[in-house]
Formats: sequence, C-alpha cells, structure tokens
Amino acid sequence: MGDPTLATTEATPDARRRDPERTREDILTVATAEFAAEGYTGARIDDIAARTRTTKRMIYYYFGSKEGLYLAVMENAYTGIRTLERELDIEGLGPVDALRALAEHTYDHHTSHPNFVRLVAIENVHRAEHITRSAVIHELNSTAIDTLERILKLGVEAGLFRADVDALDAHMMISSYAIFHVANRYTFRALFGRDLLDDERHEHYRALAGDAIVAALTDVRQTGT
Amino acid sequence: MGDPTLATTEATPDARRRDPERTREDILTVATAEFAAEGYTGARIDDIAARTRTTKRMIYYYFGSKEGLYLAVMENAYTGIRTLERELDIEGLGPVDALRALAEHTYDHHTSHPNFVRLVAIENVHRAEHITRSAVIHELNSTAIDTLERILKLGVEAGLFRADVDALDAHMMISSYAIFHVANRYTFRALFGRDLLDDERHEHYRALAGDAIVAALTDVRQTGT
Amino acid sequence: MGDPTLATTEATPDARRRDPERTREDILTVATAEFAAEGYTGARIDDIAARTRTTKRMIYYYFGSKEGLYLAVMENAYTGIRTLERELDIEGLGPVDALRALAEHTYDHHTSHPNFVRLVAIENVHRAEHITRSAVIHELNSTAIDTLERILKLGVEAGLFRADVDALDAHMMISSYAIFHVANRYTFRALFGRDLLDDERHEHYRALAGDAIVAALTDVRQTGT
Amino acid sequence: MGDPTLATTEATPDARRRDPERTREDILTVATAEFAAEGYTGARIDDIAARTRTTKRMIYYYFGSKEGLYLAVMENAYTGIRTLERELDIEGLGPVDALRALAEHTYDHHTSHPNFVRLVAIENVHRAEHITRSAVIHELNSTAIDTLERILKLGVEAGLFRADVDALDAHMMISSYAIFHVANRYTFRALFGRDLLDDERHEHYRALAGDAIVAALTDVRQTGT
DNA sequence: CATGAATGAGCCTTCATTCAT
DNA sequence: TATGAATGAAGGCTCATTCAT
Repeated sequence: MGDPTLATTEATPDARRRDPERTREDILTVATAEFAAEGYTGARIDDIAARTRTTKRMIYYYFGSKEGLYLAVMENAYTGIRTLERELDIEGLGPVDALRALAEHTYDHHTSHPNFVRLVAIENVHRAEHITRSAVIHELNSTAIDTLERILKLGVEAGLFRADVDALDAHMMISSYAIFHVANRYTFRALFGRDLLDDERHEHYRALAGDAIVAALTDVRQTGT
Repeated sequence: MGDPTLATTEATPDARRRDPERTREDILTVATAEFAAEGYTGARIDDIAARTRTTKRMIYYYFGSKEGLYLAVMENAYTGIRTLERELDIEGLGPVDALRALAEHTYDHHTSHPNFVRLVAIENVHRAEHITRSAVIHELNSTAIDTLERILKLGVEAGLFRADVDALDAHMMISSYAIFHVANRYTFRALFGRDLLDDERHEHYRALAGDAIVAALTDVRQTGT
Repeated sequence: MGDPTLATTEATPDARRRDPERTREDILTVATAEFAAEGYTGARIDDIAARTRTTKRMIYYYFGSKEGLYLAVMENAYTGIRTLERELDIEGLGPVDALRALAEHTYDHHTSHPNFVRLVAIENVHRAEHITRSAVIHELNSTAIDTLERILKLGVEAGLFRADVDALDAHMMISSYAIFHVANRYTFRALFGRDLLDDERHEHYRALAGDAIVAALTDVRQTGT
Repeated sequence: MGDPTLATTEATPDARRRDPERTREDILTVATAEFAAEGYTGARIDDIAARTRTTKRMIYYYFGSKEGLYLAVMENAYTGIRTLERELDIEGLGPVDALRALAEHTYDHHTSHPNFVRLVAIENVHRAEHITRSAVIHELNSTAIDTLERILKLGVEAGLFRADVDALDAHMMISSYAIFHVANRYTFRALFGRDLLDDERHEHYRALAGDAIVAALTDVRQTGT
C-alpha cells in the first residue's frame, strides 16, 4: 500500500484487459514481492503468474525472461528509493541537524521498505551481477550522496566535522546501520531474542541512528578532552 | 586455509578412503563455499559432490538432505566465529580502548571471513528458518555480548558511556558496520564505484570502526559543547 | 482394445499434439497397464512415459505425482467396472436364475479384465490407503449390491433363499470366487500345476460360479433330506 | 505370537551373538513382517536390518540378496502352513462333516495368519516368479489336497457329492472364500463399509464357509426339486 | 493480446549392494 | 563373524521456457 512499487498488492478484482501498462505494473508488483520473499533462485515464475491477473506468457512477453523480470524489479526499486530520497528537506538546517535528519530519514525509509532492503541483500548474494549490467541504475544519481557532500563540506569548514570521512564513507555508515535492522533482523532475533524492528524500540533506534553518525563525524580534537 | 571452517579448500589429491572424519570435513568445507557462493536454493548438491573426493551419495549418508547439509554448514560457521571471538584479549584495557579493540577485531574478522558474512545474509533471506530450528546454534553463547556487557558497565560507571545503549545495541552497531563492508560490497561498488574491501582503505575503515563506536557510546553531556 | 479403460494399448503412431483429452487418456491407459503389471512401488514413471506419445513432464502436468496418477488409474478402473455392472440385464428372471446370471456375469467380467483384479489386489497390499482418500470412488454406487438386494429379497420371500445371508455377503462370495481365478492364478499354477484361466476350463468354472452361489444361498431346510 | 513364523516379533533384548541359527531366524521374522507389510518392491533392506539385532551385512551373508531373503520368507511361510494343515483331524467324520471341518479350519487359519495371505497376494502380483524357482516349495506336498481327494471320493461314492468337481476345484473354492476375507479386506471396507474380519461376524462367516462348500458340492440331482 | 499445452534439462533423493577393516 | 563406510544406477519431481491456437 503506501509504496505501490514494492508492496505485495493483490491484482485488481476486475480483470481489466487491454491495458498494457496496468498489466506490466501488476506483474512488477507481484514479482517484487516474490523475489524479495524468495530470492532470485527461489522465486517461481509459476507462482508469480498465478498471483497475477494475467498469465505466464505475458511475463515473457513483457520482460523476456526471469532475469529480465528480476532486473525490471531492481530498477523499479532503485528508482523508487531515489525518488523518496529527494523528498527530504533540509533547507535552512545547520550541518549537524541536517546530518541527523538525513540519517533518521534513511532509517525510516529502510525500516518501512523491507522489500527494498531484502532485494539489495539478494542482489549482493549474486554479487550485483544484474544491476551491474543495468543502464537504468547507473544513470540514477544518488541525491543522498550529493546532499551529504554539501553537508560535510559545510561541517568541515565550520570545524565541526572530521575531514577524513567523505560522503561515501558517511553514506556507508548511515546505510549500514539502517540496513542491518532489516537485513539481519531474523538471525539477530534467532541468536539474541531481540526483534530490531519492534515498534517499542523504533524511536530509540531512530534517534540512535542520528546520534551515532553525528558523533562519528564530529571532530573530537575540536571539543578537547 | 587460514580458516579451515569456512574457506573453500580443494579436496586432498590422494583419495584416502575409510577416514569418515576427513570425508565429513571435506564435504563440509566444499559445501560451505558452495552455499556461500550460490545461496541455499542456488547451491547444487551435484556441484558440491563433484568438488569433493567422495560422491553425492556420501553427502546424504552423512547429512541426510540438502537442508541437513546446509544446517551443518551454518552450525559449523557459527561455532567457528564464536571460537574466534574468544581469542580477543582485552585484559588490562580501559573501557574506551577495550571497546575500540572489540570493534576493530570484529571488523578484521568479518572482512577476512566473507563466507561467514555471506552465509548470514543468505540465512536472513530465508528468515533464519534453519538456524531457528538448530539446537546447536541456540546453545552457543556469544562471548562478544558478555564482553560488551562488562565493557559498557565499566564505561557507564566511569561516566564515559551513555547508559541507554545496552550490549545488544552496541553489538548491533559494531556488527552492522563490519557486515556491511562484506555483505553490501557488490551493490555499493556497482552504484558508487568504490570497493569497500579495497586493501588501500582497509586501515582507514578499520580505524573508523573503532572511532565510530567509541564516539557513538561516549556520553556527550560530559564533554559539554 | 475391448476395454479402453484397462487394456494396455499402444500409443497412436501419429503423435497428434494439442489434444489434451487424448494425451490424458493415453497416459492413463499406459499407466493402468504398468501399475497392474508392476504394482504401485514397482511401477516406473519413466517406463510409463516411454510407452506414451508424450513425455514424463506431461504426467506431472496432468496428474501431479505418481500417487495422483495411480489414484486416477484406480478411479478410472472402478468407474469402468461400475459401468459394466449396469449392462447386466436380468429383467424377467426369477431369483435363482437372476442370481446365477449375476455370478456368471461377474466371473466373465473379472476373468476378462485381469488388470482390474490385479489393481484391486495391489490396492489391498497398500491397505486401500489410496482409494480411501478418493471422493470419486466413494461416490460410485455399486449396482451389483442394489441388484443383489432385490434378488435376495425376492428369493427369501419365495422361501427359496436363506435369510441370514445379506447382499454384501452374497457379493463377497461371488467376488471371492471370480477374483481368486485371476488374483491367485500364478501361485495356484505354481503349486498345483493348474491354470485357473485355461480356456478349456472356462465353461466349467463359469457354470460352477453360478451353481455354487445358488447352492450356497438355497435354504436347505426347504428341500428337506 | 501364536505363529513364530509370520508374526512381527521384536529381536530378543540380549543380543546373543555367535548363534547363527538365531540370527537367521531373527532376520527371517523381521523380513516376513516387512515384506508382508510393504510388498516385495516396497520392502527396504535397511528397514529390515534396523529392526534386527544384527546388521545389513548379515542379511547378505545369510541370504545373498533381497530376492534370496524374500524367497526364504516365502518358503518359510509355505512350510508353516503345510505344517498347520496336518494338524487337522477329521478321523471318523463322514464326507460332509469332514468337508465342513476342512473349510472351517482353512477359514480359521487364513484369518489368523494375515501375513501369509498377504505374502501370497504379493507373490501373485509378481506372477509367482519367485516361488516358481523354489525347489523347496515344489517339494511341499499339500496335505489339504490329499485330504480333499479322500473326502470327495467318499462323498461321490456315497452319492452325496457332485462328481465333476475335483479336489483342486474344491480347494480353490474353499481357499478363495477364506483368502478374500484377508486379501480384499481393505478395499471391501473402503467400498462397502464392512470389515470382513470384524470379530462380531467371525462365527457367521466361519459357518458360512462350511455351509457354502458343502452346498456347492452336494449333488442337487439327488435331492430332487 | 491472450492462453492451455507441451518440453528438455536438471535437481534432490533413494536403493540394493559391496568394500575395508 | 561382524560392521561402518562407500557406491552407481536410477527414481520421482521441478523449472524456466516455448509452441499452437
């Protein structure tokens, strides 16, 4: 719901035929859910087709192959997140507050879009061989990186931030924290009995996401000790 | 070879028969590499057998099924990391230095045992359904958590650390950073062109692992600003 | 050929594709022969497929599994015999002649449909676990039982038949005689050197089938001694 | 119990080794139960070995192969029934009573030795190919046939029995009735809801066994009508 | 556009049997 | 005599994909 791109939505009851765009989107929605749930190898074309209001033949008509469908799912997912990234508004905020806002926004996004995080994990299991070949994904420019660069530049110039941690490093730190909560949720719970996505802990972990990145980037030499 | 548990080793050339322990380990070694490389569903029993000095039949003789083999691989992997955790020596270190040492040790371990990290990612794709059923894994107590608890206690009592971040939270932060480097290496490189496991950056990221967790746990109210 | 349901027919030479009904029946015919010849466990899906004009894959497409195929064979066989049962015409016959006609008809049917008898024997080896689950077979009403009930009622009312042998008992006696000739033919021949299905003895055994059941049901108290 | 030859007995607790005869019998007992329960193809050497106090290797040592074991089971079973046949005492009985006693004895035997009946059914599924090759079974002379010949001779001479039904025919009729109760018990129950081996009906069916064969052999021309 | 039918390659698993000790 | 380890052949089943209508 909320995210028409990734959520597992049911096919509209009335089988509206003769609407190619709708058919395509229907397949994509179902396939996203299936690939995110079962992995690339584990996903079944038959299962996807069964949950669609069209047939298996249409999947091949629109996407050519299982890999083609998977790639379309990945491109769709990455396009979605890039769009959401742009929604973040940090105008008028100082570097520290902006950084914190970015981290919290990322945390919110990832925890509310588990399928995206799962797809990324799955793609990594396959050594990113699919998205590496995708022109679409390469053309997507990460707003997050651009934003981070500006924030870091301001912060360093103000003597607040370390100068030896660049935007990609910061992005890595922010992402790793947020992704872990979704990607490693199950083994973490199995081993330690704690559900990282428990609603009760959401605020705590959200705030910690901001605190941690701000603390990590703060130039300790400035504060003295 | 460094880690006989996880590395992909070739079968010993001379097919020494009648050595069940060797046969079992041989299968386990090859299977670990295969599952880590291809995922649970993607792994092929035939391929595993082919790279072993025994036959496919023996896999079923010793492990019963594909799932049984996979579970044995996971149990072996987790047992291995728990053993390595115990190697960390932080005797005589203060809480800050101990925390930093633990983070760097974790970073070193994960980046030098990519198969372990990949297996954990794969198990999460399957919602940890296998290890949840494993008695062996449930019985493994994490030394890391115990160690962290002691460190945090000392740090909090000394007024150095935040009191609202417990050992599991700290473990989550340390792990997420280290795991991300291995688990998300491929998509990160595909998207941003940077290899997180590049030797040239190893020291930088290793140090950052320590800095980040120390900074995150440090009670900022103490230092003022 | 006489019985398209049970006989082992060869696949039609010209592989006419796109005729699902034909494909299904082709598989069923071959499978009936295979299961009757080799038993449930002994039957080989590969062998069945090889004697079909389709492939092994199609067997699973239509019947789902070996057990599904076997069940379809059993349902088809029982449906066939029920149909043949209805062909018996005993209109206008008195109870004694009707009973004799029914016994002879059963004897003829079973000896001319050995595969049906063999399938029943095989199903009993498996404790009828398959047909017990079959809704189709449960819905089949036995005309033979209904007919027998009417015959017995008339015979008893006329003081000709014993009143303590009901239709199921009579059916059991008639069936046991006829089935034995087919089901135990081989051990009987091996032990005593006599082929119960020898053409030369057919008339003798056919008449005996009628004589025996009539004699068994006749109320001896009536005839005195 | 009752019949040490066919019943499924547990291995004696104390693993008395170095007793070849005991080992052989142990295997035979377990194998009889397994083959009777699962059929020739369905029986598993591993399962038999597991329920024995010896190992799989011993089965091959004593019986050579699965078929050898099966044959030994069959020979043992047939030897057992021949022995029991001889227990019947009809001295001093007239032909009618002797015939009735024989039929009832057969009925009692078969219904109390279901494994024997099942093995016969299984052997017939395989077209008696195994016992045909057995010298042991060919050498067994059926007392029942000899006894029947004498009975029939007396009865025919006394003008009581039909002369055109010989001992093998009579044996066939007696056996078919008794065997059906055990061999077709499951399908009969599945189709008609009646358990032919129900204790409540035992006496009825036992008496009917005698009545039926006596009636069938009685020369009706003598009694007039 | 749409669909049921069909396919070939390959996957996991099992079984009777034998070997080395 | 006894036993755990090992094996080759085959068996049931599944999957992505394509064809004919």
